[in-house]
Order: sequence, then structure tokens, then C-alpha cells
Amino acid sequence: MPELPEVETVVRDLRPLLVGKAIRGVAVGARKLRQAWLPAWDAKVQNQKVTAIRRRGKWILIDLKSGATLLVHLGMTGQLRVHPMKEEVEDHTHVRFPLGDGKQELRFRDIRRFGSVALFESQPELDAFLDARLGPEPFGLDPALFRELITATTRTLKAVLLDQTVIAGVGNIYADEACFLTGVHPGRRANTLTAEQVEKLRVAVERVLTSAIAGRGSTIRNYVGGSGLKGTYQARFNVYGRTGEPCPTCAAAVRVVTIAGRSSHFCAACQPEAKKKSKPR
DNA sequence: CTGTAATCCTGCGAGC
DNA sequence: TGCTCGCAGGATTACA
Repeated sequence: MPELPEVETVVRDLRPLLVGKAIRGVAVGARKLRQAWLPAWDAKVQNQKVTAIRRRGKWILIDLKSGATLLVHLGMTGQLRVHPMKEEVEDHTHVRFPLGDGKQELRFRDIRRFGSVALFESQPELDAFLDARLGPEPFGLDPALFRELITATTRTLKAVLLDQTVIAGVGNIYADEACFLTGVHPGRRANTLTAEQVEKLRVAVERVLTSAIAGRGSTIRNYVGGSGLKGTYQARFNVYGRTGEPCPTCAAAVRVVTIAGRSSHFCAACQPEAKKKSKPR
């Protein structure tokens, strides 16, 4: 579910609720997540104060006093929230961390179980894991570097935007929205974008992510932030999930096709397909 | 290097 | 009403 704006919203919501509080222990459910919680980690979180909570790409990093870090990924349906301890535990809650004086606990809930919760004992170990998977954050990128990253391949633009090792944090929704703002078809070969289009794309990616964060992310089905609030940005989508509805710019019907294995929404008038090679005559 | 499909899961809406 | 099918904010792996 969650892309960068949703993950950022969770982190911002949780920051005042977690930082400075101690984790008292951990309770793990029977069903396995992508990464199973290791029993050896129990002692590593016990009575550890949370010193910081950060985001990198779509990952949530919860730093502990010891120098270890809890690394959380929300997958498609993950939720990370602080609840009163006495509040009923919802279905699909897989990991719980009682906090502070025991009146509250941090709960990880994930219907589809594509998410994960893991512990890294040192920063170098954590950095190695993340660096192998993530390119730079999409904000404040040097235009020349952005251009290099995007145009280094013949893959489709959509595939490149979704590739976390190129730019971290963009997912299916915001890739489509950024392509729309750029006026480029998501199936366009990345190396064929003009310098102007690449620059427009850089700005569009930043703009759509920033606006979405301001709107506390998008809730399509079950996303909620760290305090349980839904997002609002879904009301501002130009193309995502708007198949058949009018393009906000030109009123042509929004279309959907599969690109890079994902449904990709676009306006055929505002985002024309690359011209086919015409036969020489 | 590409693209595609399958895989990990559960739930929900569309269509019959 | 009840069933099956396909699809869903992600990431990884196998294979052509």
C-alpha cells in the first residue's frame, strides 16, 4: 500500500509517540511475515529506549539506545501504530512492543503479510542492507545526477520509477501521477526522454511526493498513519485509479494499461506514446 | 541487459 | 444470495 508519502506520514505520526520511550519487550504472533522475527532479538529490544525514528525509501527505521535499529517495511497492507494497551488487538496484528509504563504499545498489523519487522544490531549492517536496495532519496537531487540515473537504461520510464535502486520511495500511484505531470507516457523508453522532459520529471516527482505528504498520503483501502488517521491525497489523483474518467487537463478519458507488470494510468492526449519508427521510403 | 510471470498473502468488488 | 475471478500502495526470484 504505502509509498514514500504514506511511510513518511507514519514516521511523523510516531515520532512524538515513540522517541524517548522504552520498549519493554515484544510479543510475536504465530503467523510468519516475510522476515520471521528471531527469538534472539527479544533481548535486544528489551528495555531499550527509542532514540529516533527515521524513513529511508519505503523503510521505517526505529533507532534504539544500544545502537541497534528496528527496520520495518509495510509491504502492501502494513500498519504501524501506537495503541492503548487495553485496546482490543485487531486481527492480523503480528508484532507488539509494550512501551514505557505499560499503558501503550506499538503494534504492527499487516493483512497480506508482505511486510516485515527485523532488527539490525549495528549501523554498518543496516546501511549495507539498505544501500544494496535503495538509490538516493528523491528530494533535492542534483539535476545532472537525476538525469544520469533516469536515462541510463532502455527500460520503460514506469519501470525505472518503480525501481527502488534508481530512486527510493516512488511506487505505482506516484509513478503514474509524476508521469502525468511531466506529460510523458509511462511506457516511454527512459533513455529517449529529452533533457527538458527529464528536468520536468525531476520536479514532478518532488512535487507529487511533497503534496502527498502534505495530504498525509493516500488511502485506497486500508492505509492509516501512525495515529490511525487515513490519508487524503487520493482525492487529488489526476490519473491513478481514474480509468474512464476525464483527464483534469483535457477531459479525454483516462486509460489504463499494464507496464512493468503494474497497472499504469495515463491520458493518451496529454501523454502521447512515442512515435513508432516510420519506414524509410 | 530486457521483459514477463510467478511467488509470498488476504480481502473485496465485479460479474455471472 | 452465492460463487469464482481478478486485482490490489511491494519486492524478489526464476526464466526466456
